[in-house]
Amino acid sequence: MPRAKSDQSKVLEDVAAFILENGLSRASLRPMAKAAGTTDRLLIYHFGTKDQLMEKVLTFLAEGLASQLAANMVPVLGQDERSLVSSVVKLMRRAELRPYILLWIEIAAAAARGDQMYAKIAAEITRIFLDWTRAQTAHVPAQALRTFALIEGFTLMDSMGSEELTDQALNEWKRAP
Amino acid sequence: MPRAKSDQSKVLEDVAAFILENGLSRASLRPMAKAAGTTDRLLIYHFGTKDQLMEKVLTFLAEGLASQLAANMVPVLGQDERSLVSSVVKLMRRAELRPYILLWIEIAAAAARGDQMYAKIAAEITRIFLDWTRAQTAHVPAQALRTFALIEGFTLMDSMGSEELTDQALNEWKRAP
DNA sequence: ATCATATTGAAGCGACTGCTTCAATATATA
DNA sequence: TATATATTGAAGCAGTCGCTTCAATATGAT
Repeated sequence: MPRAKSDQSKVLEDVAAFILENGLSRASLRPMAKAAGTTDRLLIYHFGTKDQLMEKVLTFLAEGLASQLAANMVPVLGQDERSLVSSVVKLMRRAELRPYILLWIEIAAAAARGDQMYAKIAAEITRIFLDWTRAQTAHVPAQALRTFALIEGFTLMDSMGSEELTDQALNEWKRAP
Repeated sequence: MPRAKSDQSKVLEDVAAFILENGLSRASLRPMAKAAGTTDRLLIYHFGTKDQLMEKVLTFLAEGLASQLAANMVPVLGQDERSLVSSVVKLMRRAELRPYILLWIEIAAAAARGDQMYAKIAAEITRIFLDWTRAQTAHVPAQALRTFALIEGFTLMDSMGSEELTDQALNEWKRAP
């Protein structure tokens, strides 16, 4: 019977935290609602449909990623591509960013399958990552896209448990540039 | 009442084709069974559990990918890294390979989340892709891993509907090596 | 105080999930 | 021909999915 004022943004934060921790495959209404201290009935009432909720949550998470990245400019400005890539890959291994990376891969998979909503979010996240990469490669802007692809490839490789492959690649690159 | 001899490998082929076309998220027993002209009951009877079926099917598909790649050595042996990457990215856009790429991203997402079975399959597919890349970069083996990461990054970018970004990256690279 | 509106709980809808039970067939061997 | 075994269909299990229905409560404006 308590009538707590519906703090929509608090609910959004809680749901976002839940998704960040559990991934898209576990993001069904009842578990998400439970994590936010409410019910599926309420989520639908407030957000309309699950898809609309997901769009809001994922947009919110994209902003979270953007600020995480902004707070983590890699201190190698002006150095060569290899140093930058190496630093970024190691940055992506950090606990604050790893959940975003895992979620990012799931979103990419859905987007690649043609899901419109995820494609939209994926485009936004791509832009965020790319802008950040461009800011870090301002001295050679023409190569930002290639550097971005390198980072994506290494990060994907790294996230699948092939960390030693990643390290080996970076070492080989150092020896034979 | 007809008693067709249970052609297990035919069932496996049909299920594999279904997964290749529809992705992991639609890979539930009843639709897979229907695609193979049988029933969920039969799949469980023959393969034990869904997970065991998936492991067999995905292993089968990994072999399919390997032969697709073997049949598609890019004709740029001996050229520079950029030409190779460009050719491979365009190769991955072809209708025979695209379904494998989409599936590959889904498997990578599951593996990155820590799912053991998918991690195992992902490691195998990584090896297949990497061996193929090494075969194509035999003249500079020390850079195969970086080239592999580049291909993965570009392919991921490309699969999400950012084809023009991919092309732009390759053009920039051509102008400013 | 009255009343329209906003919010909520409880229960349930039909569809789907992986998987099981039971009974009936068909086949291979004796 | 008899019998053990392999294979199959039909139905159903408990659980989850997104979402709805209905009734009750609480709030704000008048």
